[in-house]
Amino acid sequence: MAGRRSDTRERIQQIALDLFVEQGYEKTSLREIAERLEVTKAALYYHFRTKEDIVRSLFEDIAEAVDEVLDWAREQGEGLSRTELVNRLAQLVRGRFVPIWRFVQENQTALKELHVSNPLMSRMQAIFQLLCPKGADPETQLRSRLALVALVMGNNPEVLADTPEEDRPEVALRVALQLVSPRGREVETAT
Amino acid sequence: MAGRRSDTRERIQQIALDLFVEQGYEKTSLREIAERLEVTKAALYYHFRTKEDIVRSLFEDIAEAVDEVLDWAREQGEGLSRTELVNRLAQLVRGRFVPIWRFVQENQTALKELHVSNPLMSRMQAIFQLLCPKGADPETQLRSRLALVALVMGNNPEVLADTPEEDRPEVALRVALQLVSPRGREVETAT
DNA sequence: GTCTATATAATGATAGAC
DNA sequence: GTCTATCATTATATAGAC
Repeated sequence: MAGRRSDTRERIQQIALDLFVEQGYEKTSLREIAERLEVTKAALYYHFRTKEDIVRSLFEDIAEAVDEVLDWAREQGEGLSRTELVNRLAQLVRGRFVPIWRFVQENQTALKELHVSNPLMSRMQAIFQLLCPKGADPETQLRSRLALVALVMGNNPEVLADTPEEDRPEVALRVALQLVSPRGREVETAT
Repeated sequence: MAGRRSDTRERIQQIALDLFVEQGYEKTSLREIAERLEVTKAALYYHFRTKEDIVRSLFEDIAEAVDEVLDWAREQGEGLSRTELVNRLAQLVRGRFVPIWRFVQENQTALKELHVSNPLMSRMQAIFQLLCPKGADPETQLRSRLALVALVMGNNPEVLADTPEEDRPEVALRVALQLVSPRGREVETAT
């Protein structure tokens, strides 16, 4: 550990998230997390005050990344390109954040009961506001929500089973772009 | 209550489902269900051997309805109209089955851990097979999944907040039909 | 069909030693 | 920063009376 600070905290986050995605938030006990980490429960409590706190820390991490997109989008003002916004969201959904989004999408009821005033969800609300033209018709509203779902679902191996993993993000992106674009108009995928 | 035969079993199903949707499957205890029913836990165990059994019974109920659609679709053979299939699915998603679909969609990880060899999910797999032309490209596959999501999400009051409840199903149906139809072609909504 | 009472196990969380 | 030991609470589930 020369110069290296303890990385236990990050390891807890990572393993907890893995288990949450695998078997759900409620079903995953601190004992399980501790076992897989090969420490005791008490050690967890040194790093996180409660189980909810682990989730909160996970959200803070990603909320920061969402903020960057939000800041960019607000700078654009009225000239905001929704296509470009979706492109940026697609990048947000890829990479190291993949499991968090699956966690959110597949544990909705469990999460809604967390006492946390969820810092991620309020930001996603803001994203939807930007994605939907003001006073958009309900169809457009629904399509915007689905665009986000498409991005996340595209990373789920069970959904695009016979598509090589490296191709999935682009498939998801194309479908998402179709959903936010007026029908009939073609869209371009920027990479 | 006068002259009424015991409908306790159905009341358990209904209340359990309400709670599952409200706060998630794992978080909902038999004690809570019993309390809201104003009976004791032991009474529940007379009707259902385990907590999982309640879920199983919920699924059997709806699986029957899915089977009717599957039977119809298979009768159509190669001439199956995917538009009409979506129309029938839309009706399946409406009415008394609304909460079950929300339950499934918002408790995915919790459900996947149930020891039940889920009779609903295998049927939904079959639906997807019918919805997707054989060997469909991944985009089409994803869009088919999203069509189902659209139907369910349309019933979620939080998604289409400012749309009157009676209009939501039709909005969802239109979006779902767009998703299964080749781009650019207009679709008709049969009611 | 519903009750009281209880068995048994697991959970989130804490105290305090090292 | 991690440990042992323990607490209070809750959970699913059962036995047996009425």
